[in-house]
Amino acid sequence: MPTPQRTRIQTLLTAETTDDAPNPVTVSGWVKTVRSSGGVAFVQINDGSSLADLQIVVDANCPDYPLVDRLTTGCSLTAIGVLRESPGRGQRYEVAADSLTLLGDADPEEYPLQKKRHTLEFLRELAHLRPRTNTFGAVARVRNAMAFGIHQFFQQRGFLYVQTPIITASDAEGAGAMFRATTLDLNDLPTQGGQVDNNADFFGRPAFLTVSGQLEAEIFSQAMSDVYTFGPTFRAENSNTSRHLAEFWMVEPEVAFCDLDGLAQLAEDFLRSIFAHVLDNCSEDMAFFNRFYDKELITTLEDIANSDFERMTYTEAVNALQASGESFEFPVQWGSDLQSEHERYLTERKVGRPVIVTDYPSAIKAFYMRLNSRAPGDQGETVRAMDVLVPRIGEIIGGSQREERLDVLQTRMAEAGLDDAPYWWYLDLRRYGTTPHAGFGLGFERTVQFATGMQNIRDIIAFPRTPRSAEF
RNA sequence: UCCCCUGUAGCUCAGCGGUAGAGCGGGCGGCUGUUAACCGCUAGGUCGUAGGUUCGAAUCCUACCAGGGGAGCCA
Repeated sequence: MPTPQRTRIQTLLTAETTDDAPNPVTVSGWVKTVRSSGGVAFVQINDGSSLADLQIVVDANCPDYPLVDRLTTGCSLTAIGVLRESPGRGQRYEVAADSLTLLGDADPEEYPLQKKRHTLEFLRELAHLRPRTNTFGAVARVRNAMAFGIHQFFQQRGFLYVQTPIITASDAEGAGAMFRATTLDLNDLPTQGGQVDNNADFFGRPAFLTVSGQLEAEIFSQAMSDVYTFGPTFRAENSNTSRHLAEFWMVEPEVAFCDLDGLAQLAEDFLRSIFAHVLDNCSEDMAFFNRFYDKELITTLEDIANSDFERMTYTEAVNALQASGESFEFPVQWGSDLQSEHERYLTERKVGRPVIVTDYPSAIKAFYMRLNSRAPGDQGETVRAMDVLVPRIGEIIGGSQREERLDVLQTRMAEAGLDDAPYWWYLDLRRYGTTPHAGFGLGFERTVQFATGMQNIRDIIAFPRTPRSAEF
């Protein structure tokens, strides 16, 4: 006789009536906690399908009742029984067990997860077990929903999902230090004239892990019009903060026939859409985060989903900061980049919701950003760049309208000290049928971090990679 | 990479120059419906590592390692 198919706990807990469940019903999961009181035991199990556990009631009439003594936090089991209204408080339904099968035990003297709160720092050392906790289960479900919501947003707007390469030979994309990808024996490097012979490496040249799919996404935008990427990105920066990872996921739309205003509107629609999506689809998990991590979380996200973002130019931002009367650690002056404290003042104190800052000085931005025509009275050259700033996290999106004019782009590259030869294909896009186009990069983990109220980005990705840390 | 804080029982922490503690978790026992269950008993620690100061160091000093917060870099 085949094993009866199990019913997911989430399905049972959201059933209209007990009649909607199979009778008998089979449930499986991992034990969260066991309580026993004389002749009856209560076993709470979770299978990851919902935040809430299912209570299995095992009384002395059940032939497997003696098994209860061996049930401890962490062990896995299957129960077959009847779904019924629970007379106890704390849950609507429970399953009265007719049979119980212990699938795998978990020695309580060794199993590190206890039926009590653990610190996030401790759980970070147990990345293989932490998905079994309420918090990390909720993060996993919200992260999943947001990834789906992102695809849904772009697909509904006709964007093409493109997969850009992880390995790249461009070593100067301008977005930070890169990891080297090589098959050379580092203990015995082939040399040529006293230098490492890169010709002997796998690709016959130095290769790296990508820091952005932007340049390749631009190629497809110049054929398919509206495209986006969603994939892993690698930065070898020695960043030790609650907002940085060496390996993270980035969403990068690239839109042809679009200027910065269109891009800013896209970014705003996009963020509002995915926050609305997570509120609509993860209400149980979001209530959990709201209760235990950030009491204002749901209100904040609802506000964002329902109100326009503030827009200001860099010059306006500088003026506002200088007029704020705040004493900043770093002085605010036109031409220097906005510091974290400045960004946080703008989004948290001055505006109180997301802010899109545009038109930064060209000197502090990348070569590929479109140069503005300089008007009389301007304090310097600016480019059509934008950053979307949100409370608590700071920069969540960075983007720009791209420089589509070949001569201007070449001048900018020369000014940046870049050899344009390796970029021949990028320049070809400006030679043949160039278009005004724009794109941005969204840090996926930062977005999930913001949506959940979690303080540390290392708790947003399942297996965080940070300096000196790559366990699991 | 820089600045600050913290490493004591499985976990969370107290102790801050004079024989190492609590709560939770674990073990054993009790309790016929529990909800971080409850009640009783009990085991459990080279006080991050290595030096130094001292009659004596978990406690003071130095270095290193690890974790956290902030900054820079950015998403």
